[in-house]
Amino acid sequence: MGHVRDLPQSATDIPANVKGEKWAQLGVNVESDFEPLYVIPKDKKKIVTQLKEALKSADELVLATDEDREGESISWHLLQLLQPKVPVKRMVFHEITQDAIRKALKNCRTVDEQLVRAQETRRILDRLVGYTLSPLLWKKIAKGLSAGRVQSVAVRLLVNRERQRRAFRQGSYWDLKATLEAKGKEAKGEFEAKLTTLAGTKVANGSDFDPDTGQIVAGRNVVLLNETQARELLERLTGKPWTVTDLEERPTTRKPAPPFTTSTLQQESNRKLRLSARDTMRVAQNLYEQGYITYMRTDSVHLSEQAIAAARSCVEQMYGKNYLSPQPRQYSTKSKGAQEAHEAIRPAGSSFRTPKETGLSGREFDLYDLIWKRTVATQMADSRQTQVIVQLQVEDAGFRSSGKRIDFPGFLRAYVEGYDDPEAALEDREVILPPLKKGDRPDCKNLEAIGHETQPPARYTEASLVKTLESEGIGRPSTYASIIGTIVDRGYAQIVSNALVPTFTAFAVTALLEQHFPDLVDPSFTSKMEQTLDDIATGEAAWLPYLRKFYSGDAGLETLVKARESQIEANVARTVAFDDLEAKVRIGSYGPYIEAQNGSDTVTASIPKDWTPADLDAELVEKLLKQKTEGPDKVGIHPETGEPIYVKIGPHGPYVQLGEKTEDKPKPKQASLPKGVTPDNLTLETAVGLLSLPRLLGTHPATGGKIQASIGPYGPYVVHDQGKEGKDYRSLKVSDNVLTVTLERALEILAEPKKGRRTSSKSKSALRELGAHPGDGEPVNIFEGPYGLYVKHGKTNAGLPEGQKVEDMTLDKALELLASKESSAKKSTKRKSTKASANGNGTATTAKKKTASSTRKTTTASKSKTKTS
DNA sequence: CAGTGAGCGAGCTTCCGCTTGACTT
Repeated sequence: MGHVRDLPQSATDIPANVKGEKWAQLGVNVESDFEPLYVIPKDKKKIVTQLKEALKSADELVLATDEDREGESISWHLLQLLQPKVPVKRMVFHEITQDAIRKALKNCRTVDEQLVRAQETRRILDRLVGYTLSPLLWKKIAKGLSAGRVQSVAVRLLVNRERQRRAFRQGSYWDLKATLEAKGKEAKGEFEAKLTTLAGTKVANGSDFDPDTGQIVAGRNVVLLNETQARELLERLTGKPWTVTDLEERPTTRKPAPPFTTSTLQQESNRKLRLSARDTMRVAQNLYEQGYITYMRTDSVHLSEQAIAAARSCVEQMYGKNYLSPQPRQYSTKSKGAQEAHEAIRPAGSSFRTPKETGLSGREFDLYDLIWKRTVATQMADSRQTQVIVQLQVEDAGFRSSGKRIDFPGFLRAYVEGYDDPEAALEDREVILPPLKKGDRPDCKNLEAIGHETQPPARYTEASLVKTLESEGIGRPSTYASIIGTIVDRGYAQIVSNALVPTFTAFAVTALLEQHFPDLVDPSFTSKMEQTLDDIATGEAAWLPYLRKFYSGDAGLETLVKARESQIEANVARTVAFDDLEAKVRIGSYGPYIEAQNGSDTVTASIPKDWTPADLDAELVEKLLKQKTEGPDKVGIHPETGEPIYVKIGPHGPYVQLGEKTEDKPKPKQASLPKGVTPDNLTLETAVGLLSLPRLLGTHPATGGKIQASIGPYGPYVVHDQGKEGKDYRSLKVSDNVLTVTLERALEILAEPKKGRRTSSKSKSALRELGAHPGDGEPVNIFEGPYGLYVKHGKTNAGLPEGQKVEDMTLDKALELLASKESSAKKSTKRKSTKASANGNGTATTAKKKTASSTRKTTTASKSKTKTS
């Protein structure tokens, strides 16, 4: 059940008797030795009552929470709440096996008060940081924003990377690629080689460029080839003899990666299964609850003896003795601040079920498969490979060819770790070179000049952010997924095709924090704090002086925030300047907007809702401002109505408008530009076409219903009007053009099954078909959804009761479930509609239920949803 | 959907880290 007491989360949790106090909002009495105000959160009241009740008939209390700082604290809070009159023991165990628990019961101790103080200090410090900085942001930048020890560093990482990308200047270079053929008796076969040196000097490649200038790093002795030079060289080398000048074989071994922790599981799952950190945890939780895997929130790579034995037996059975590592492999945890309350994440039990044996499907199968493979691989032999490097010479040009031979795959048979960089994945591929030797004269079959451009540093993905945070010791296994949720929720980042893109707000907030609270947003802040907490836990440091110095001292946070509050000008804090833009971006109450001087006038223009700094360049700024000062661009005159057509950029991106807005015509016809059409490449024909949407394509041959094509909030679509049955919508594919799509093609698209928004492609088909519903003959099927198994009939879904197996379901049972659901359908529809209107736009992934239902609309929070869906 | 960027004021927002269950699809 986790923590059963905590500082009050919001104003409603603050007890009446302290509500008037200055420190009430903090929940920490900073005037009286930082005494924390603890309350039992609403959702924990029940468990506390139950525990109190249970204690009445008990003759002993055994506290068996996790053996880490937070776990120790939970035990202490329980003692405070329960006030037991019976003997109390504190027991700890890391494995749920009979042996381990027996042993733990025999070796109980008392609650470690110092460790508890360390946790309390951590808790109070986080509160002080978050609840003093956030209000400053509300006053200076925008309401509803937040800052914290963890999230602000995460946001700053994203912002810094985006700054690097903006500062990045592309460089280009050329080199040559040769396809050679060995012609020796034994050494037959083709291979490739790349130009590396010219007259003994290294030929420049990407790593020789300075990302900030796009030029070769000063002082580097390299030859930079442009296209002409590369082609000239190619001409000169063509037909000349090639010689192998050197050959090197380097044997290497690789060890399997350690078993999964929460962080590495999230990384791999994001890279290989494209699951978000949150989805990964949701699926892992399901696997854990069904007994397939061990606990999924852990920072330890430790495997129990039971696990090692099980993995080794798997290896032996499936791959044979050869593939077993000579000694059992035990990994030691190296990550900063690890507390190792649990084992690594692995298949549960003393013998591992193979993925196939589990009968799992969909994401659950995929994730279990990943965990199973990674665990089994840890007990497999090293992989042995030979790196082959061949140097070749033709005239004054040096070429290199590198190959790789896998002599023994070892653990690679079971598991290859994923990469953030897709090019790096190629490193694991075997590249076989013919058995060349020094002095060989291979034939050149083909010589090619190839142009390259340097790439800006990649944006963070969920995976790489979690990796960085973990390596800095920032955040805990239970929080990695929600950190991402928080920064997306607060409008600090958007997820665009797996990348985390910081928003204008993120830039403004980061700039403020960097300028005025540099220590707090430094990644090392957490590791320094952890050091002190460790000292508090061992008794080498005292908690009160630490908090006093941090908060109340001359250079303390309280003083600092107060001073800054009068110094910081909101207007400045709300402004984001970019080196390459003359105009400034300001964070307004309705979202970011551009502000520029036009003579003595100030011009402002909204930035479309889902745009980030990444989308904004000087040209676009110009366009947005011009629209304001000179009115929108005219595309042309509508051939039928004779009205002008304008192209404008509004809060939802570029669109066309027929005629002007006048008193008589307050709502002129408007239409969004679809993807791929920009104000620049827009033709009058396209504009007229867009304004004529929806377009009637014809009637459905089977039903006679109208079929239309148009563009909606989710892009271009076709719709089949089935009369009473409602309307059947399908999105058009990227290759389809909404203006030219034919009836025939529309019918084709409509014939495809509807893509479930939430179901993955693997689980969209029914797990089992139960037969036709006696009422209307429509099928009743079992599906697997994000909340478990359910039966579906038409639009009605009913969850299967817990423990109900798919194979034991009957049509009758399903009808019963559906009937009870249908009878309550009215009520739930009503509830749904009120909820939808309260929530406005159905905000994206939420970190907390509280924020999910709030009416706050951050300016940019809804984009990720739109883009990903 | 295709705007806005002023000002007032009551009441509120906000942190990190531990966790399951109530809800719906």
